[in-house]
Amino acid sequence: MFLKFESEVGSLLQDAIKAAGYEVEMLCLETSDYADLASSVAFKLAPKYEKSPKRIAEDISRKIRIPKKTLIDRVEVKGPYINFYVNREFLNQTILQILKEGERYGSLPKKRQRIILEHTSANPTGPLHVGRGRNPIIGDTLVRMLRCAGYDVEVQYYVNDMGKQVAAIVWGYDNVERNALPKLERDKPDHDVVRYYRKATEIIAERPDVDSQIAQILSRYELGDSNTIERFKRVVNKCIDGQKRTLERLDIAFDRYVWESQFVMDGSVDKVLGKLKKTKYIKQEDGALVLDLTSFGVEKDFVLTRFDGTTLYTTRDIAYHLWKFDHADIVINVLGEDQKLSMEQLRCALKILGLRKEPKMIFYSFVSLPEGRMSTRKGVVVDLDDLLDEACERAYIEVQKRRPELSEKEKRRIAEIVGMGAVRFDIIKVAPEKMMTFKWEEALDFEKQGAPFIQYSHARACSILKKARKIGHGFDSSLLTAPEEVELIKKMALLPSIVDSAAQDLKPYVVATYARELAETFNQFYRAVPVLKAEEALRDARLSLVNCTRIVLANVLNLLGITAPESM
RNA sequence: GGGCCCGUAGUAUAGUUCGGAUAGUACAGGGGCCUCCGGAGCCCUUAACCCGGGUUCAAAUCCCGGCGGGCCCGCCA
Repeated sequence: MFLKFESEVGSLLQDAIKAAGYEVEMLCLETSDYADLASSVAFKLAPKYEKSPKRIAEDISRKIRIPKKTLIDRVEVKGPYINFYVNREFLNQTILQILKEGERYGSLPKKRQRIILEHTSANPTGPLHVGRGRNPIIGDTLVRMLRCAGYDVEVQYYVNDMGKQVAAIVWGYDNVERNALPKLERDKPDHDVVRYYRKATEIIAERPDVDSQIAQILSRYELGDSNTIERFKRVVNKCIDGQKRTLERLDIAFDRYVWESQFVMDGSVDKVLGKLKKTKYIKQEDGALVLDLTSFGVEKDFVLTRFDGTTLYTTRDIAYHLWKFDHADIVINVLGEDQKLSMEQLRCALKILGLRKEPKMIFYSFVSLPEGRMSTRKGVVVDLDDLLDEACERAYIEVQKRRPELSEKEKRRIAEIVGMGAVRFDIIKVAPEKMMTFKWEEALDFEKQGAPFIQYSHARACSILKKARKIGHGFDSSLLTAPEEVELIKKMALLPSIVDSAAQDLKPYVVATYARELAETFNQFYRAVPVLKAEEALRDARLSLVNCTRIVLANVLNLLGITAPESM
């Protein structure tokens, strides 16, 4: 409804500007504290027409004729600003729309554009850790938003199975005695794998000969030796299975796992190299093949192959990206900030190969420990599994405090919902490029206004509706005139435009901010206005409003990948 | 040394794309609220744009120069 209001205001203002004898491209419309929509267009016109912004705003507003059938209530000029306000019809329509669309409310029309979004793509060397923990959460939230905004999205995890790291683990399985390994910390396959990885790196540091053994294993793999392939698959799958289990708790899943090796084995990496070799950008250096990208403003050469002709990670990534663009209109990657340079090089290589489109990148800063960066290899990590467990434990304590009468099973269920929600929200609410330092107390502080606050508001709405038992069908939404009621409706009307801008700008945290604001607005309403005790007609109208809020809160939480509990 | 990113109350953040109204919010601190349908709540209150120049009627926002932190800088992924 807000999008419709915005377009009505847009054309009305456009016409008025013309009628007043001005010309301008940007209408400078924005939401503001002073109005439902405000335009600062008068400022833009002032220098050109050499009049004061205030006079221009007055000129324009005199030409504004609000049509009969509209969502606009009135227009006010405040100094240089032109302010627009919604009318009763807008509010009534919003309520009806939410009730009609239900869980679809907020979704935008299908766009018929296909997106491949890649996220997480962690090295298959061990369990996911908190350092890169933002990746799956940012990625998954984006996927949910983009789908809601009408895109057809496929989510992919790119499996880096061709690295030396994986070869080192394969070597470890053959050469390390089981009893030489540290105790298995958690009964999950990824935690088993990482023990071999760490032990193998330890041994490599002491015995230089092992390095060449690992190189041999890797080269047998590249050549397609079937026995070696089996062993790689076993190790990598073990690792991925473990990671999948972790992500399941956060309600994160992938549509497709794309193995890096497939592009080497099917010859597409060779094809890419062949094409690049024919371009003027290619150079040989000590047998290695490099791309000179200075003409693209990238100072660092892109190393495509080693001296022995074997390919490197980013080279294979070119083939993967060509494949992605064959299957999608838009390609989005969620990556750590350490990938910036190589992604810039990749972008150039794709251009050289004649590709018109380029992938969109979301870079996030690592979550570091107070003492420094996390590392799987060194074992300096906080495992995501541990964080999730701890979140759940702390949530359980809170549930126990508030709802001791519930069954143990129910308390555990709620604790899981609250714990996972808190983790997701805590990560998504911050812009990806901001640095985060991980501290247990802060990450798991439920006192802050986070996911539990929003979940609680939803549970409350459900509770009221449950107590009311039946909701009158023939309610009159015009009765909802208290300021808290009007604010709540206006807030809910914003959801589609929030989804639109979040998807447009790939900014998942705007949804998080909106969710918190909506919950807050509902709490204010709840505090100020009685529902169940109101007289009948008003009661029905307010119950419908509560029902709308329940729907919108649930939809927003779903967008964030957070469960909306009916009680907690 | 070079490149990219970040710097907003005690702490954590929004606003920066595209310069406009009183810089929004949370936690912590101070003070209130059970006439209430769930107090994981509501209402007050204290407190901030890293520094220095410049552009502009107007700068947290744009430009230049510093300072502090993060990431990256050819055969790792």
